[in-house]
Amino acid sequence: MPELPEVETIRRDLEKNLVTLTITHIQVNDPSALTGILPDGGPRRKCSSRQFKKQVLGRKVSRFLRRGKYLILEFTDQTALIFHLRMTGQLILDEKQKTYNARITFCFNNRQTLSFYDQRRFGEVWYASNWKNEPDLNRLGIEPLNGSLTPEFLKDKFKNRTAPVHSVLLNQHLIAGIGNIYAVESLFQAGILPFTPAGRISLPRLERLCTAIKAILSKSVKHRGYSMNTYVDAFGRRGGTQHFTVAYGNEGKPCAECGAIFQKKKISGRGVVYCSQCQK
DNA sequence: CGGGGCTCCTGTGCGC
DNA sequence: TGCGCACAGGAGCCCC
Repeated sequence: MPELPEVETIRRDLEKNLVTLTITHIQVNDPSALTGILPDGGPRRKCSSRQFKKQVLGRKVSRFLRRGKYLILEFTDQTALIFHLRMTGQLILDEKQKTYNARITFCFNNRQTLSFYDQRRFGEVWYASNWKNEPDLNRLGIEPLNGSLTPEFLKDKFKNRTAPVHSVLLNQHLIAGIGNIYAVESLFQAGILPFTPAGRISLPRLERLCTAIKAILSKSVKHRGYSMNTYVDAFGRRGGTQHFTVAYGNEGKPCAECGAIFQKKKISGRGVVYCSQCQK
């Protein structure tokens, strides 16, 4: 579900509502959502409900941050909860009307609740004693909206890569936060065929790609995210991005630019929509 | 190392 | 109506 604009929308909603509050109770309905880090920094493994509660109860929220598609709920002692929503995760305040159970619900000292719903159960949350040292976060590439995304950066990172540019845009270790929807839209807007080997794209075309990525992500943040399927914001409301995307989800329909029919093909297992007239 | 396939899950929509 | 399969916003892991 959530890519950068969706996660950023949730972050903003939660920051406005939960900063300064203290976690007073935690209901764990699905312990498989809980992961943790081994003391030696080894790979994350499952964490027990008992240990998770012991680590988190009583802590006071200082900030909400986002890095790529990760959401960081920072406490006043610099420890943190780190969420990844994967495909269908939702974080919703004071939700009482869901048709399926929350995996985890956090209760705060003003009686507000934050529930983690996740139909496909790919999402996860873990406690970090120092989030700035989290390997998963430190491995991430640049933030596309903070000024570091430039044509020269792409030229350097794409150098010698033979994989389709669509796959490379999804690599979170290069640019953090782009998912299938925004990769499809950016490549359409930039006029680049998604199959093009990343290393063979000229600098002027990378410039168009940069501009497109930034424009689309910013516009989507402004419209509070893409809500075709399960995505909703922290209040359970749908976003509006789906009303202006022009390629994603439009396979079989005519391209508004040239009238050709949008095609759809698999690239590394992902469904990629493109216009064979507008994208070269 | 880079790239592609498989895997973790559940729900929906389609063709037969 | 029912069944089986393909597919859905992600990303770590494994093998070549």
